[in-house]
Amino acid sequence: MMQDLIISRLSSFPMFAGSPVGDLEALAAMLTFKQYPKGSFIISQNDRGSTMYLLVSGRVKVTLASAEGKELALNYLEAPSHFGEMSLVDAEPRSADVVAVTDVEVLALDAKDLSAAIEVQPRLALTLIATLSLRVRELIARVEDMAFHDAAHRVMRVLLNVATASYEARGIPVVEGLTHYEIATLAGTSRETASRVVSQLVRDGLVATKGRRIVVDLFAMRERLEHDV
Amino acid sequence: MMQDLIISRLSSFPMFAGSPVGDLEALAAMLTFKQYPKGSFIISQNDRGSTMYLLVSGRVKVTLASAEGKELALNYLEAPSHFGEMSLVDAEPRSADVVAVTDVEVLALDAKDLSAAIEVQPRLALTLIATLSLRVRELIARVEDMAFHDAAHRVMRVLLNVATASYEARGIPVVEGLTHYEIATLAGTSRETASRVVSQLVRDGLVATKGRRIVVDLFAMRERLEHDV
DNA sequence: CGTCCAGAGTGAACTCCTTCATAGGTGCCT
DNA sequence: AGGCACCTATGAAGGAGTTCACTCTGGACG
Repeated sequence: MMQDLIISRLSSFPMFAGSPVGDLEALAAMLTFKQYPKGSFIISQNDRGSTMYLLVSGRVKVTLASAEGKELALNYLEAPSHFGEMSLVDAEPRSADVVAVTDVEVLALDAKDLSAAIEVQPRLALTLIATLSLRVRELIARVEDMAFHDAAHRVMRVLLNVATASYEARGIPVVEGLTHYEIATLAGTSRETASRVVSQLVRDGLVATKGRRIVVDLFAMRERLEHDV
Repeated sequence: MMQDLIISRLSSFPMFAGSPVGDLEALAAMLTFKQYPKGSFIISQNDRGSTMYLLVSGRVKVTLASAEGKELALNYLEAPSHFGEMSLVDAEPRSADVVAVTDVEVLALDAKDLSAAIEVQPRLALTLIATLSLRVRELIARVEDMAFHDAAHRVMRVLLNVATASYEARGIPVVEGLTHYEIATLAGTSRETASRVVSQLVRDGLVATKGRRIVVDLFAMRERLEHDV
């Protein structure tokens, strides 16, 4: 039955793990299970929705699109995480697109149920504050990079971040599943520049490419990012 | 007595206005009143403090400094507002400097008292979420500007934002008290470029300068920002 | 009311990055 | 396997912005 499905998915979120079954049931009643096929827009910039999404499975990207068709990626998210929480509290239009990169399953929570949800699970409020804080920190780091560092530096930082996450998850410091175009959108530069930077890094021995996989020397990369400022 | 002073300052914050006196007293007991002279650092990047500040009077700027001495301003804040709230929840180092632009008075709340404060005043949690959401939106707009728009566009946006705030507060769409250098740090460009843009805007009739004051034609400026993308 | 200095204006050189163009690679799909 | 769509590589030209160098100006303060 649907409620049971929702409850089982809920418990995979750290913030709900270990909650009494009664609480989960109360929460589940407020949530709607939804599926989105690869490539579809879950949220569009300037929408006026007030729904927050818990990402249950799959991968989404949070991106900005310019009037001339340029794209800037803010983030790639994987389950378990959540997005769209800003509209729970203020009534502003959505500030970015969220696109399903793979097929995606989500649980949707509407703003009108937020206070009730927080009463059931106060940790939710702190989780939201913590997530938003993290977003602010990441964005500040991003702005800092755009203002102070050149394109090569930003591309290196993207490679380092992705490879570090991969290393922590699977023990291999590799960048895969990202095209040069996607790396460029994450670094805020052009595809060609990203390509040139990767080529140069191979020549410098900081990364090695195996087909479309980029293996990163985490230590050397960190060293370089710290030193040449 | 100090507690009474704190309580009277507290009530100027919208989030506490109308709270029972008992609640304010409980909150006041957790807060410390502090003063900072013009020019002093209230928060420094990479600090490990876990204090949030309620800005009671004065003006602060939130800025980033690069290794080469370049500066990027994230925000100018005036009372009543607050800053440093991110460190209440995560244990990360401070991600920016906060500098007193005028003499400043603040009330400090330490992280260890946060849960208690939220129990006394649950609206505090929602206020924090709302503030952080606003910050995220502003930062996204910033990143978008840096990625998609040229320096002239960003300078115009700064002028428009400042003049609009001035118009709403005092009925005059004017930029004053900001040097070209400060405008440049807000726009993420060099002093020279900001200066050239202002000169050009005067020639184009979008702004008029009276000594060191810049009077902005809000309508024309908005028009221009929307159109030439 | 003159002096002095932070701030403002502007040309010129140079740098980095985008954009355009074109060739070569990779891997998936039937 | 073959083919096709997408991805990668790299040169060359051009533009936007920084940096440097210098001059001019507003207004604070003695």
